[in-house]
Amino acid sequence: MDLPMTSVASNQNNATTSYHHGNLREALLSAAVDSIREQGAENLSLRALARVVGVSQTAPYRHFADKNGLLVELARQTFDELSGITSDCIDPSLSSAENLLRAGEAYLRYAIANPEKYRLIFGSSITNREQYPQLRTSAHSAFNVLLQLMAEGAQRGEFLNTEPMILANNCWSSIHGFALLTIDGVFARKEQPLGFDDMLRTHLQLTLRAIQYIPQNLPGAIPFSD
Amino acid sequence: MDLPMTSVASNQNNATTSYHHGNLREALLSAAVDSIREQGAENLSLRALARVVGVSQTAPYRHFADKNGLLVELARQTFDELSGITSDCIDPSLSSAENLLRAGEAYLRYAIANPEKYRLIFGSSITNREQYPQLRTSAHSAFNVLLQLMAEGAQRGEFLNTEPMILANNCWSSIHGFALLTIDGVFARKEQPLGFDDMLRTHLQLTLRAIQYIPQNLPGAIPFSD
DNA sequence: ACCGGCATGTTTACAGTGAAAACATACTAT
DNA sequence: ATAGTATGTTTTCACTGTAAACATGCCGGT
Repeated sequence: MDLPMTSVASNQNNATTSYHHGNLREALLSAAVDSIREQGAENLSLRALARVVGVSQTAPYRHFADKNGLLVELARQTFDELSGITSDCIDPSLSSAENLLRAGEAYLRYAIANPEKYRLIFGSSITNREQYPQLRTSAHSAFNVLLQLMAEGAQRGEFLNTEPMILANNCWSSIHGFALLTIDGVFARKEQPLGFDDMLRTHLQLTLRAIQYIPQNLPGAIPFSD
Repeated sequence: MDLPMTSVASNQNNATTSYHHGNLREALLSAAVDSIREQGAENLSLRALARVVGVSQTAPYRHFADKNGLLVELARQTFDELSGITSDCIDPSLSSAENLLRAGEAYLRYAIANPEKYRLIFGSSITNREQYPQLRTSAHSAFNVLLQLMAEGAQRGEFLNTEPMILANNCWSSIHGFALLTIDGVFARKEQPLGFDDMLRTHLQLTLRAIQYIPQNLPGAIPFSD
């Protein structure tokens, strides 16, 4: 689980130490994931990666234009993982509100379990994002899961009857902010009245509440109304 | 505006180039603000700062234990600026809801006008935060502005009758997330139905809506109800 | 079966960085 | 006046990203 064996044969399969690694690109990416998990993307060193993988210090440049290129590839993978995790939560037979809570929780748990990967996909460790259309595509399809959910909820009358983009921006801000404040340990530095799981679910409830359509004279639909 | 003259005499006052700079600490901080504004905190170089200020490359170490120490000082200043800006918005004669919208807008506008400073105070450019109690104090008092507002609003019956900390966590997440997504250019990369100012205010309205107590049978209190 | 080209690795080199250590200077308090 | 200390400088080390030139060996066409 911690050390995913690369599928293709590595250089240790044959007795003769082969000049060619055979799987360097994947090995570097895997080592990079470990490295940023432990020290963050800011401290990633291509030379250190090369050392770990057992290759000369400039070998990585045969597979990535530069350090930024490697980070972009990691970010792309991370966006795709987020897309998968959240869209797996969505069940059309459930209410949109329920789907939002489920997907939101999955998103937050992923972010918190992979703080450095989450930080990587936003923020400024990666530069010149506009030069990597694949990255934009992956990011876009992750956001689309949310956008679609908003459109559906608005159409069903569960959410406010507004542009789905507006609802999505709001939800995403709220969840993203919560993820980062958690990751950055800001909440942990204050005395919290709730345990973390309750805090997380309460936050999602409030996030939902911001965009939920409230039928008049139906107080039961309002959480926390007293 | 861009080049704040340091108040104490600089070395160019006397004809003789003085060995001692006289105001190096402040000059370094000022140069550092310019530097991170242009290139971000990740690319800050103490040596480059020293060059700009006209001093040897290790002179900064007489005033800051290391690069992290300088960043901590910048972060502390930034937290204090945020405290000032937001608490200036709060007028006890207004409703808590109104105060939240005002302070929230000021907070967001500051963050967006000073993206690199805002990024600095969160995130991982600064390491070993726990070793700097002053930083924690400044961060704490910035958060307290919000916390107090929540307590007041809850007491007045404007906000949900819950722990102020829970309300504050939610509001802060929402506003923080919006600030970062804006700064990181994520919103800008999508087609937005609203101009930025409207988008900002709409987001704050929804953020308020998440925690606002809604008196039953009073539909006018619900924004966006259709 | 050869062999030439190309993908993949290596060696070497350069310029930049944070930071420690030893040294120089000049302000300030006695 | 002078000693002590705060402030600056020089030198040095280990590290980084990455460019350039070179080596190796796999793979496909003859």
